[in-house]
Amino acid sequence: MLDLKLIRQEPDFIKEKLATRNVDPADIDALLALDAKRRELIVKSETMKAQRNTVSDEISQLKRNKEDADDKIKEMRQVSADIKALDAELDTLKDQVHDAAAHLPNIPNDNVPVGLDEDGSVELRQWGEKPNLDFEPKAHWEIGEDLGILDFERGAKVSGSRYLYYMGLGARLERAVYNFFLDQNTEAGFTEVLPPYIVNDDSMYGTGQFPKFKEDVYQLRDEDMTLIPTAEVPLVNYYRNEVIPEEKLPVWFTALTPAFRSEAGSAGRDTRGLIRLHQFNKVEMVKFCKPENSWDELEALTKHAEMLLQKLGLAYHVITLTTSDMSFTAAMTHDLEVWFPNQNTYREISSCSNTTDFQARRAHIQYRDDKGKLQYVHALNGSGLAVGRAVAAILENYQNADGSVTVPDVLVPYMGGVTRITK
RNA sequence: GGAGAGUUGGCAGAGUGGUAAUGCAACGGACUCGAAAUCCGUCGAACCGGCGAAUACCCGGCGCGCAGGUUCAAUUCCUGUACUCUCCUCCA
Repeated sequence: MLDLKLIRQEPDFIKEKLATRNVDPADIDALLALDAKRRELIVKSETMKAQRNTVSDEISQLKRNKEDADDKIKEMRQVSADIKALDAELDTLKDQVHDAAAHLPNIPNDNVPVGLDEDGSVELRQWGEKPNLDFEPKAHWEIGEDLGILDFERGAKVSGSRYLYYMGLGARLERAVYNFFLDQNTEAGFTEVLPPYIVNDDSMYGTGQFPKFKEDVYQLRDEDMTLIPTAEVPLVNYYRNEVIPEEKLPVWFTALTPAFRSEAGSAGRDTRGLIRLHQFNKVEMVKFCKPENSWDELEALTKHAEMLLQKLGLAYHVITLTTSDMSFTAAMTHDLEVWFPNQNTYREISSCSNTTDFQARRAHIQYRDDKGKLQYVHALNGSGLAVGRAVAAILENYQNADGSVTVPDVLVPYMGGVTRITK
């Protein structure tokens, strides 16, 4: 949520900034018109309420003195009716203003490359050697099926497309990867959290998934409950409607959870393999900090996610997403993309974002500064990392000519000493 | 799932159809070399609006879990609902 006062005071600045995110400037004008009308009605309504309060006091006095108050009561009967009518109108207007504001994305940071489509992202850095395979690399789903550790057919039978079973050492590898991530994260100072996987509408609104992106998630029938599309939702909402004691900042959380996504609109994309599933595991990182530190925290968050890939020995690069490619809530996003030999390309495995005060304002998460004033915290989130995609990357990058897969050194202890997955 | 009790400031805790007690904590001041104690004062707010450069004053609205209703007037009465606690039931 953007600051309505800022929109009111700097409409041209907001229009210019949000135009880079495909927001029509007319939307801002429409919002401001509604807001002006709303404030006009507020003044009217509150003037009448002040009058009612005054006269009510007088009535109270008269009654106490056993004097006649019928005239005043009759007069107030009308005023109250007027107030009621006006407030009904005002309620509608308030909802409209709120709804319009809630659909506006965050203001991009000045350093974010401007781009109105997916291209134009800027590569920040590269790391690692792409594996030099002297055979035709197989896709991870082929490797997994051949080894009998991934079963997409039965996933489809039991649930549908974009579901699978991990079997045997496949399930073990998934577990090894997320335990490795969680251990690394907690060692770096993140507090491990095991949150709810089903959340209410207020939470979905607080992190910005609602009201705009309802079609992307799974909701429980006839209930205001949603399967989390990312652990970011329960982690950020942990402090919803709270004031975080200043001495606790910065707060660093990490959690392993499944993530549930309907993938509406992505029909035909990544239909095979572990890249795009309706249910996948992800280790998420969330940070709350003071505004002045959030850009440093974003850099540290990104570097930490990179370190995980480095320890796994997977080649990757880091890109800064363009204004229109970033998620709704982000002011800046760095994506980590890991190398996939079979596809001969980089694929996203982590997305690290600074949402500045955007989520904090929606979710009312504040702290008291040294002057005792309440300020919105800045909230950041990043994958550390997507587990399924990490498993896919390992299968492709560590595959051998005979169809077996070497276990990365750091995972061997987590695999019970297994160094190679074979048939 | 059933029955009952509860939800009021940072915390504790009264209350009533007509200005939301009191205590603790906190903050400011007095006293003191300084502190403690004591005394005086401030203290609902993560909300909205007006005036403003202001997240400074001031004014108004709003405010006793949330949403409605009755009323000139609701923290109080009515309805619904969420959550917490206790007991029963059921379960892992």
